[in-house]
Amino acid sequence: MIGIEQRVAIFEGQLKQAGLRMTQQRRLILRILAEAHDHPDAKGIFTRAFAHDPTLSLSTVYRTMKLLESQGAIERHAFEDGVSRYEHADQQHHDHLIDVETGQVVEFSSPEIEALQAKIAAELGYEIVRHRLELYGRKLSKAGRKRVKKDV
Amino acid sequence: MIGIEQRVAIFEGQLKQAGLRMTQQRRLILRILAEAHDHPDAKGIFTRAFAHDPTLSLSTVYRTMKLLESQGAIERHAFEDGVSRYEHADQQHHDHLIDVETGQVVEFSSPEIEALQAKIAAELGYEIVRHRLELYGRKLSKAGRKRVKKDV
DNA sequence: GGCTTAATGCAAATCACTTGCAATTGTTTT
DNA sequence: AAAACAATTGCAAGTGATTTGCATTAAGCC
Ligand SMILES: [Mn+2]
Ligand SMILES: [Mn+2]
Ligand SMILES: [Zn+2]
Ligand SMILES: [Zn+2]
Repeated sequence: MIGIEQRVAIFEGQLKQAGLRMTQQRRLILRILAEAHDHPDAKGIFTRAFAHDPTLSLSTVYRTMKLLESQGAIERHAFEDGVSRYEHADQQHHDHLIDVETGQVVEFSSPEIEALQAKIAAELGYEIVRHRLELYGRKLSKAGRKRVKKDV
Repeated sequence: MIGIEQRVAIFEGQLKQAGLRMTQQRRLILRILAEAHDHPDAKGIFTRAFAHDPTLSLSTVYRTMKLLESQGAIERHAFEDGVSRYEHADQQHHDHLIDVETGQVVEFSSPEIEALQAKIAAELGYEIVRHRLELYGRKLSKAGRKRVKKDV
């Protein structure tokens, strides 16, 4: 988890190398994303950014997200509702559990599952390029929680 | 894997119970689906059905898919490209591996992964309602295959 | 064969996302 | 610092999948 100024600087370097430009809009969106600790969609990012720059347009957000993704600066996820949600890519790989009641997104990572996936793919004669794992769940009650612990 | 006439009969019963009707279109789409051994999208189903009944409309396909899904007769999947694909629900639960080169969909099921998912969810205080697991992979060459086996 | 109302076909509407284009702005060049 | 030049933006229009309003058709029931 590096600082936001550093992230902007790194990205500016990547841009320059590709003959692209660091614009006010890109800087702003990058900052919004660095400050976000959830998984906002384009409209959500637009709303937050618009508060700082009311001349910003939604298309620019979309174009910027595509650029950031192609540069590996962010990750895009499309959960059940199909809309793309984004998060910065400076964290270790993880998957998501979505609370079906509240929509809350919980992150988790499991080396066992990752290994198992690779093994399954290999048995089918494939190597994994990427994957998508989403759990949709409901919070356990205290009672339910206890029951689970006993079972384990 | 039951016969298609039986499936139609079962579905007709479910409909009647809900005050709904068994129409020619529904019968046809149900048959197409029973005969399909892939994961067609609405347009694909429409094309196949249209060959049997050129008065059928795409909206009816969409409406029927929604109905079939709500009755638990089919399952809907939205892989990376976002379009909904369907398959009949009379098979055991399984997940999918999509060949990134050809788009081919390979089915697999792993009790270990299912168990691991449940365990992870429980540790987070959740019970799984449903989940989505998709592996996107590339076919291993013979050499790659051998290497994998050596590693294991 | 009528009656009631669910279902259909068609066209128009949604919704997230993309794109063409003229105006703007970042970066380089004089 | 101003000109030059292409990348970027805002806006409006376009996409593509899916949904929906509505007049018309056709199941299920007498
Ligand atoms: Mn995340
Ligand atoms: Mn399948
Ligand atoms: Zn993972
Ligand atoms: Zn599964």
